[in-house]
Amino acid sequence: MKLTDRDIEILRFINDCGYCVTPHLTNFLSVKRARTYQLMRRLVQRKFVIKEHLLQGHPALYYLTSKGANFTDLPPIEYVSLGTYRHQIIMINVALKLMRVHPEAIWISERHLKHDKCYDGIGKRGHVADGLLLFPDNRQIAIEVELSVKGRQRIEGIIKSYASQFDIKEVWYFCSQSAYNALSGLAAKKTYIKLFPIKEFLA
DNA sequence: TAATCCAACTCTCCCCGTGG
DNA sequence: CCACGGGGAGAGTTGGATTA
Repeated sequence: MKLTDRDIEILRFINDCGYCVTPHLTNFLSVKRARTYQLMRRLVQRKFVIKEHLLQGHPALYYLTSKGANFTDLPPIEYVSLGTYRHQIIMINVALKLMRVHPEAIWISERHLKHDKCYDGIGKRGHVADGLLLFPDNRQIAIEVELSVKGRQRIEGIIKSYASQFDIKEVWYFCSQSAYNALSGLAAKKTYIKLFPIKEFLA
């Protein structure tokens, strides 16, 4: 079978995320639910994509085979971590929303950031953002999704590391209520940090 | 004429009221 | 307290119409 441009776009999207679920793809492709299932079945049958029902009552999730990953810039994921499942799902919702609101910007996923960092051998900074928005004027905005309150020190460390990076102009935190409360004091002092409640992204 | 779209359908789980 | 079951919600499927 011949892969269409859109097929490759799908493969890239999935592998940028690592894995994603059906509603993500429906949103990404701007098609109806039923159509998503059709498109994905083709890719699964041809062994480009693996479909898995991880959790009862949740949408199926998709990730690439190495055959599928050949069409992307990244290797396929090795496994799906349950510990980060919720974070991952919400992260992708945030990413999809940001891509819609800022179509002029380029979305760079955490997997890409990590990959590039390895590639360039830049390993200086320990922390990699959940995503990065790159605007045409070269303005860079780091995106973080915080569902639980990490240690305050850890957060401050992360924020400090951002402060020392010239190319990152702002950090947008998408937070749960508790994380919002914990971070609001910190964010008030730093103008380049913005907080957003995450309510609308909970699926 | 193959790809695409979409309404309407099935399936399954879960919530919650009722009756033993 | 538990067993049953109606109803609702959401995931996934199907087939016929439409489009390119």
